[in-house]
Amino acid sequence: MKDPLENWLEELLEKHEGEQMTDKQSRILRAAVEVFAEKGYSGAATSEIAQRAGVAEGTIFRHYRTKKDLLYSIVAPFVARLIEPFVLRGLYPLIDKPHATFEGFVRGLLDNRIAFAEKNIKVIRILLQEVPFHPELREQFLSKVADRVLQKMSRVVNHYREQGQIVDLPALTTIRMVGSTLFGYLLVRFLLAPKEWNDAQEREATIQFILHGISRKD
Amino acid sequence: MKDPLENWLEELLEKHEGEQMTDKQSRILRAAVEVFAEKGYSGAATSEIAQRAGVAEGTIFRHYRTKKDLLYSIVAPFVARLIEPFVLRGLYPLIDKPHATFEGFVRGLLDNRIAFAEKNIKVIRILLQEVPFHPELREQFLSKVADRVLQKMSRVVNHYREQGQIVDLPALTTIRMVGSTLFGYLLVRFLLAPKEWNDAQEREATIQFILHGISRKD
DNA sequence: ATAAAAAGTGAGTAATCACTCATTTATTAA
DNA sequence: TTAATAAATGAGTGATTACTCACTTTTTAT
Repeated sequence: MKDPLENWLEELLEKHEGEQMTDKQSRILRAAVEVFAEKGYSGAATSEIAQRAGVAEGTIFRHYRTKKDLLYSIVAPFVARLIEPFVLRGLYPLIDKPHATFEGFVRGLLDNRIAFAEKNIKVIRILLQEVPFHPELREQFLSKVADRVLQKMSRVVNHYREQGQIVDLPALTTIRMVGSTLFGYLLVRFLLAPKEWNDAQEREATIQFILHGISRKD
Repeated sequence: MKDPLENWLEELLEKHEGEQMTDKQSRILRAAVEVFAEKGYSGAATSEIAQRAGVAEGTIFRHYRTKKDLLYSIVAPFVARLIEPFVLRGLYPLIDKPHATFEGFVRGLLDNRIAFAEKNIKVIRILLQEVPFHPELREQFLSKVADRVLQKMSRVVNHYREQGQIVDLPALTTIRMVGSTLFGYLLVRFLLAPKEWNDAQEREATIQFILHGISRKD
C-alpha cells in the first residue's frame, strides 16, 4: 500500500478476529476494498477480487463464508470499532476537555475531521455507496454513529449555549448546521477536488461562516 | 402512480423521444425507476423490472437496446433536460430578477429547492447512487449542473457582494457554504427523516444560520 | 522425522444474468 | 376484408455469478 495515510487498514488487518492473519488473507482484504470502492458491492465480482489479490477464488471463501461476509468484515468493524473508539477517541479530547471558546472547539473539530477523512477515504466511500442498499448497515451506522455521537455532541453544544457563546437553538439543529458545513467542506475537498483550492483560505472562511454567517454586519 | 408530486415522470413519459409512448413502455419506465432506486443499477435485474411492469422481458429490449440504455433513458433526460429547463427554470426568476435583499434570495432558494426535492426524490436517489459508478453520468452531471448553475449563481452572489450585503469572499466559496447548509437541510429532512421535526423552526434556523452564523453577538 | 491441522487450490455447479429471435398478437392503411 | 407494419412474447443462449469440494501444499506440534 503506497498511501501511508491508510493506517486504518493496517489496524483492521492486525486486530481482525484477535488472531493473526495470513499474507493471502490480508491481500484479499486489500483487493476487496479496491474493487468494492470502484464498482460497488453488486458490481464487484469475487473472481476479480481473487485475481487482484493473486489468490484462488476458493481462498476467499475459506476465510469468508459469503461475499456479503467479506463486505461486512470490511465495513462493520469500521462502523462498530473504527467509528466508536477511533472516531470518538479522536473526539474525546475535544468533548471531555472542551475549549474555553466555541471557536476553538470548531477549529479543533475541523482539523480532527480532516485528518480522519484523509486516513479513511476508501472505506468512507464504500460506506456511502452501500448504505442505501443494506438496511443492516444503515441501522448499525445510525445506532452507532447517530446515537452515540449525537449524544456526546449535544452535551458539548449545550455547554457552549449555557455559557451564552452560541445562539439558543435545539442542540440537534445546531449540530445539523455545523455538520452540514463541515461535511460540505470535506465533500468538496476530497470528492470533488477542484483544481483551484486555497485550503488555508477555505478553512478560515468555513470557520467564519459557522461563527458569523454570510451577511455583512458593518 | 399514487404520488401526485411525481410529475417529472409524467413529463418524461410524454416528452420521451418526441413520439408517443405505448402503455407497456411507460410501465417499463415506472418499474425501472422503482427497481433501480431500490437495488441500484448492478443489483437490478431486467427480469424483475419486466415482472413488475407486467411485460415480457423481451419487450424491454425492444425499446431499450441494453440495460444501460434503460438507465440512461431515465437519468440522462433528468440531468440534461430536467436539470436544465426544469431546475434552472425554477431558478431563473430568482436569478434574473434578484430580490432586493440577499435574505429574500436565500428564502426563495430554500423554498425552491424543497419543492424540487419533493417532486424528484426517486430520480435524485438513483442519481446519487449511480454517479460514483458511471463516469459518463458524472461528467454530464458536472458539466451541466456544476458549470451552468455555478456560473449563474456566481453572478447572483457577486451582485449581492458588490452591494455590500454579504461578506467579501470568492463566489465559489460562498456558494459552497450556502449550498452545504441547504443540502444538509434537505438530506436530513428527506433522507434521514427524523421523527421530531418542526419544519418551520428548522427552516428559520437554517436561514438565520446562513445569514448570521451560530455565535452569539449580544 | 512424522503426524495432524490449517491454508490454499481450481475445476466444477447450479443459478442468474443480460440479451436474442422466431413466432404470435395487435394496430394501421387500403 | 386484407395486407402490411409494428408491438409483444417467452423459450432459449452463452456468459458470468457466487459458492463448493475433493485434493495438494504448507505450517505446526511432538
